Amino acid sequence: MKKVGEPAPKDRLLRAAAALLAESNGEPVSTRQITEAARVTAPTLYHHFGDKEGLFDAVVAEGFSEYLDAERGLPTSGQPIEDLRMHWDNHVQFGLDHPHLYLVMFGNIRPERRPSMVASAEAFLEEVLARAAAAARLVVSPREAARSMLAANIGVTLMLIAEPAAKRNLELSAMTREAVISAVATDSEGDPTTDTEGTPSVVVAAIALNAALQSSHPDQLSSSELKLFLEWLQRISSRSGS
Amino acid sequence: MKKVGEPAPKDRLLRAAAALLAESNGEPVSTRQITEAARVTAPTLYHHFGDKEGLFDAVVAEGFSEYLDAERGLPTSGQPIEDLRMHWDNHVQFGLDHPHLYLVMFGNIRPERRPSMVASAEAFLEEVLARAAAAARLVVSPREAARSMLAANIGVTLMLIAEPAAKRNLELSAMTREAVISAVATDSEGDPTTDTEGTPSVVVAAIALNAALQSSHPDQLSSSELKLFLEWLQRISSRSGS
DNA sequence: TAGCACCTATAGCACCGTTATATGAACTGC
DNA sequence: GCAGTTCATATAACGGTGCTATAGGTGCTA
Repeated sequence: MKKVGEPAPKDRLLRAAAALLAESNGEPVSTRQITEAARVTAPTLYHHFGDKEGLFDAVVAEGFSEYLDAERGLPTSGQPIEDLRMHWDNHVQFGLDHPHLYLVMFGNIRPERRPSMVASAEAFLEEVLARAAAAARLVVSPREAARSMLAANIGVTLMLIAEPAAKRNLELSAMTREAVISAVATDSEGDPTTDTEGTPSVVVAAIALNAALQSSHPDQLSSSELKLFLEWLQRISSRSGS
Repeated sequence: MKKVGEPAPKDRLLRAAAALLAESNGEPVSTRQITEAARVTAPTLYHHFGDKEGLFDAVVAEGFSEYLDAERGLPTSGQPIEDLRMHWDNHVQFGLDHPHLYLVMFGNIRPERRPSMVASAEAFLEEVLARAAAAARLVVSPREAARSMLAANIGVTLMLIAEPAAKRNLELSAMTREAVISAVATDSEGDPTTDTEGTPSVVVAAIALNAALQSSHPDQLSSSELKLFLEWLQRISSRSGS
């Protein structure tokens, strides 16, 4: 019978640690800060988590389960390739939403002590890819495809986190995503801008056009028109809305 | 007039720090260990580097310059795409050779304090890609291509470092490398988004996007925006020469 | 009420990064 | 040659850190 307004010390420790880690910009957080914020003394921490590292591991584990829940919560569109895009974007978004947590989860992996949850993330992505494979859309094994996609996804997210939020260019994500997907999956019959149902992929075509416009500006559009045009193009190719 | 057998304390500190960081498997290394290994007392460290972090930054900076030297030392084969593969593989190899250093260099980047050397690495890769662009083998701008390639390269290397050396599968690297390269560059002839000169064809890409939009309307644009967008697209597609 | 887990607090240890102060060494101008 | 200056190193200590030996509640079962 707990009072509702007052979570147990263990929970308060977890929350305090998570909050302090998220605020304090990557600088180390002391156990004293945490225990004070949780209104608890030192031995309580060590009773519940054994270690400072144990507490942080618990925070990371919670982060992973939040991430995996979000991934599993995504709908299945019936178009496997489209699902891949969705999961990729969701991964990036999670990283941008929880940058410090993400750095510990995916950027800091020590060889031997690697969180097993990364393997879960990989396994889940593999499931999504297995659906693509079932639709005969994969040109490599789901396992290899999952590893490659996850690696690229992490690299892109780390790079986006590393640069100031203001000048973040999400097209890096869209572009790399399409690169990996098109290497791993086949766009049905031959046409690189068309997917299974024969419906042309707007995103792929938009990215191609955007790329082409980088090196050669059309003279049919005024510079102000071009500016707006490129903005829309960006919007289409990053599919952040939806 | 230095004795040859005895490097200056500053150098000894640097070497000791680098060695201890490399050995001690990612666990924190104390200033006392370092100063003891360098046969030096604490104030010497602070005189030369100001800070523990300053010392570690110096180690990282040395790592970066070693990396960049290796990159710049690679020969130019005359085949830009082949060069890209070589630089990619060299990056991965550097990460596997100095895993802990690599983690600090590329896996640990804090947004504000990001080492400027990462930008140098990016800039160098951009130079290599500029050569590919000059050979009319690029379908996106060198800058975007460099960012995408570097991001994927880092992601793959981190993933390889994270798994036990025994079961490392380098094919993950090769596969992802080819994915990114083929999305960024064209294998000489035959690419539908590339015209004879090898420069990306805005017209072809615009036509493809136009076609794609016929059957699937993006929800990122309002209907009035879409109308104008399609009109401009038409104008670009019907371009005569150039 | 007694016993028994469980959880929490007091007080302190050993270590850490860091520095105020002092000492030595090497070069300068005279 | 020697005072003055500057650079490089050492002694000793301070406050903060992760952690724990020990002891004190607290609620449960008997």
